Amino acid sequence: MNDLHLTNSLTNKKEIFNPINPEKVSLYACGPTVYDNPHVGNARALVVFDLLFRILVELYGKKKVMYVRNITDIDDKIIQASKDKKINISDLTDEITKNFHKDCETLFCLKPSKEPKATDHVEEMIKMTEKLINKKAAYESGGHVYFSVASFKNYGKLSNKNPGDLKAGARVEVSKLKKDPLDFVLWKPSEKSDPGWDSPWGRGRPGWHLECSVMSEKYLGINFDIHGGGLDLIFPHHENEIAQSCVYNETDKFANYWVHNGFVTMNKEKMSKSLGNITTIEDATKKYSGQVVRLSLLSTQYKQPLDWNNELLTEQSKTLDKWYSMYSSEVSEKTPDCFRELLDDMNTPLYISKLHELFQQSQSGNTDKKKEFNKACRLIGLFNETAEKRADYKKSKVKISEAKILSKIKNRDKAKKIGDYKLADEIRDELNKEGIDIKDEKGKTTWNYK
RNA sequence: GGCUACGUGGCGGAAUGGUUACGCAGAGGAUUGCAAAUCCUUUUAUCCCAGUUCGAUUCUGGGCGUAGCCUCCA
Repeated sequence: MNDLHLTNSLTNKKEIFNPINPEKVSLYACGPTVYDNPHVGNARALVVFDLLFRILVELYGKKKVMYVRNITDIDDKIIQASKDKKINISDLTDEITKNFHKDCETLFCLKPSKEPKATDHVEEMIKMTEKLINKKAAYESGGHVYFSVASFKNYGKLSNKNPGDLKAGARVEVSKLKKDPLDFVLWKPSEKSDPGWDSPWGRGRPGWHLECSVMSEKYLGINFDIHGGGLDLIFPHHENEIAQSCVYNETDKFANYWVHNGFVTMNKEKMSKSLGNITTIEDATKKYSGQVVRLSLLSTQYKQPLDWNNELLTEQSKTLDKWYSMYSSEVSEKTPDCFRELLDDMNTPLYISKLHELFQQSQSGNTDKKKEFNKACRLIGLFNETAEKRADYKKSKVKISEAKILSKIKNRDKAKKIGDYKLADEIRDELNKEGIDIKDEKGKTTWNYK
């Protein structure tokens, strides 16, 4: 497979990826709404689209790929969270954005080409709303502006829903201000105490979907290559984005490929804030390194559900330990053969199986394969820290001092020499409990952090 | 109710119209004072029923089951 293939949610089929312009390949991924610290579910989307970015860079070159990931920093959930936590909005969004960036670094995600904020684009959002009203695709009602879903004939195409079914099954309390229950808000009025911007419809704030329409167009153009996000964004977020943008630009072409990642689950149940079954990225990386978390997130193909549990993490941690014995700063220049597995709709499990193979070959002394192995690991964002630095991470988890370890080993050596194996084994057990592994090789004792 | 995805060995997880996935765990061996690590060898699988086919885990239909979306969510 020499061409990139991606499953396109628009057609539900695996398709060959053909960029509109190979000189400027465009990827837009929905970033976080900064009201609470990111969890492992958010991390999956982050890592999946980071991987896609890396693949595109490998194929087209770093300068020719434009990766935009937004930050939504105005939203009702943010307002609510600031009230609950009794801190002001910008302090909250700054703090969460900072934490988000820290998590991105921990997970070794590359920086996107652009990371626009919703609040920097309110003016454009107002303009888009005005134009939609002029086109009779939106209407004002009681200080709100609604998008009229009936104005877009393809509504429901992405999410495989037809408007008739949606109406029949509507479970939400429908605002009386709406002409049609499916209409969604473009602009809403703000209370005095809430953040707001002056607009033709009074002081207010934008609705949820508008920022992505505005920012994707501003940085990538009306028609761009790939739009990504979690599976749960298909409806209504992405559906509404398409409707707004297409009607606004009088086109039926918005993103050509829609890529959606599956959920992270806990006990087979979706990890989500409303269920409360979340693990934050920060918590996950307290126990396991960012690389282990990253490898775990890639251990399943991106569309499948991924159950988050200790067994998964310990297994991946073990794998990475093993692999690090073949860590090298010598990295081959050329793209490894197994890259083709990534081209097939990002088949990371198959790619990882090839890493095991390369590891095996490296270990048996094949230096070319070792260079290839190191290249292949880096390609998916592993081996970003040296073996020494990884050891430092493990060291930070251990309380016992190096001097104490060495003195214990000395005592053990003495015990071994006089044949007191009982004492020697006791000392080994003690060190084990402290998180130190002992190896007796060729008459010499070496130790390592677990 | 509508729509979508999924159901592979003890566990995780690929692939495939007929031939070894891979990893973890388990078993045996080498090694070791005993271990650990490593290496070698190795057991175990395609939800059920029908159809298409020389042949189906793979394709089609039906059933059962699980998860998700239809409301904020990555």
